[in-house]
Amino acid sequence: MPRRKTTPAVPTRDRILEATAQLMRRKGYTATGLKEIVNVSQAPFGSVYHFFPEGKEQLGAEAIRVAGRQYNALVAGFFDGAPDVVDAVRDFFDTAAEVLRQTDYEDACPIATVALEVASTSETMREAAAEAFESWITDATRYFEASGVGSDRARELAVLAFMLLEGAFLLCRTWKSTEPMEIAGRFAVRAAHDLTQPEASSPVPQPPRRRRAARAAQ
Amino acid sequence: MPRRKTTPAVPTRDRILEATAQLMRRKGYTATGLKEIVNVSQAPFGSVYHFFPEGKEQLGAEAIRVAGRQYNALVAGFFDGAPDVVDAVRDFFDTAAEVLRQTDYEDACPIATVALEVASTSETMREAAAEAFESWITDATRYFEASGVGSDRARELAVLAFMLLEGAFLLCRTWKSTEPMEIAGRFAVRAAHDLTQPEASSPVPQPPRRRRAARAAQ
DNA sequence: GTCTATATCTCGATAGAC
DNA sequence: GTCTATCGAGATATAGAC
Repeated sequence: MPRRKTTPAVPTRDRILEATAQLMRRKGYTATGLKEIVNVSQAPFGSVYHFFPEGKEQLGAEAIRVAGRQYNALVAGFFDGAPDVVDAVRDFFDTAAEVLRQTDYEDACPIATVALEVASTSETMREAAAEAFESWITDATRYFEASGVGSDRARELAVLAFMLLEGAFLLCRTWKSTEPMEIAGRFAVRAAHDLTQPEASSPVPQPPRRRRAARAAQ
Repeated sequence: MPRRKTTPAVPTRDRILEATAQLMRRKGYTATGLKEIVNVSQAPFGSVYHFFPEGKEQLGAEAIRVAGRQYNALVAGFFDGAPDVVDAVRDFFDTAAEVLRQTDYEDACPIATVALEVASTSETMREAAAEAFESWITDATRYFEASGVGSDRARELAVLAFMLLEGAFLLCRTWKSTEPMEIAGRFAVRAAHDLTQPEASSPVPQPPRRRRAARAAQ
């Protein structure tokens, strides 16, 4: 029985953005070609310039914003409803390590590679990355504040966790090892612990906790 | 008076490598063209393939090794002869922030951008980056060990400092602000202090120390 | 809005005179 | 070893039928 070509569930524009974000995550901005993007997204070439008339740079900036929002949602998934923020932090780093292993060290930060590439060459894209990072850190700051950490220290802790995560992503991908992520996670957990439970007299090492139910991959 | 064309002080091969390393540091691997490299290095185009017969990938890998060795020397400059390692760590992060400001956030890690770009696309270059990072961390580990920190903890501290530095580089370049580097430096100093002077009863915050004489830019 | 064909440019790489 | 000319492939971008 002949089947009519159906309307795709995901609109063309969204498929293009999704493919762009995925490819930029793995290879960066410059190495990601428009031809490859239309191949992966199963979109007609002309649609790229229909939806993004300013070309590759506009598409790249939009893809950064999309990836940024997705990561906001991911972060929220770890913190919302977690027993406490320290558990959420531990869980987040553990899962990041697991995703690295499962994807052969391809899926790390969706923005970092591009951010470094364009920091000195495209103000448009640099600003998109800057806003995405700011949004992640602002969200994390609120979660720490909600646990009773003062505003200034909460933001410092969020920035610290971000830097540890990104530094670990770089070293894990380069070494093809998750050991750096484990070290980063331990320090992030310790810092979060020290700020959220300053009264604890004896910092007894916590046994590893069982993780919550599976969630969307990072 | 007619002047004879003089032999350049720096050999062609070295000029090519230097230009490649500099351009890759600012824009990454893919965005750095061979034409641009020969322009900057004032070298004939054919010399690139004379000295690097396997082409751009070989040149990129060599440039990573060169940049890696330069950074080894830079690290040594901070630790050798420093009053103690905690001062060296503080000094290093302070100087990194200063270099970022002075170069309008162009000169950060000479390898990180390329490492992320090629982690999933060029095993040759990934390995070069992995060895460079390993060398930096091995050196730092030795400095911490020399201050009495046990081997395992010394290496953990070196990895931690590396990740903080790299995470800060990313955020500083993207935000065009050195605030993240200052936060990273404070945590790195605290971690180094806690491990090298565990007996200190009251961790009184140290006043900022005067920096040692100027040294080569990072 | 969708899609194909193609224009134009720049890339990495090569050949060969000197 | 130096340098120029040029190749073929790939890139981004555009034109225009449907």
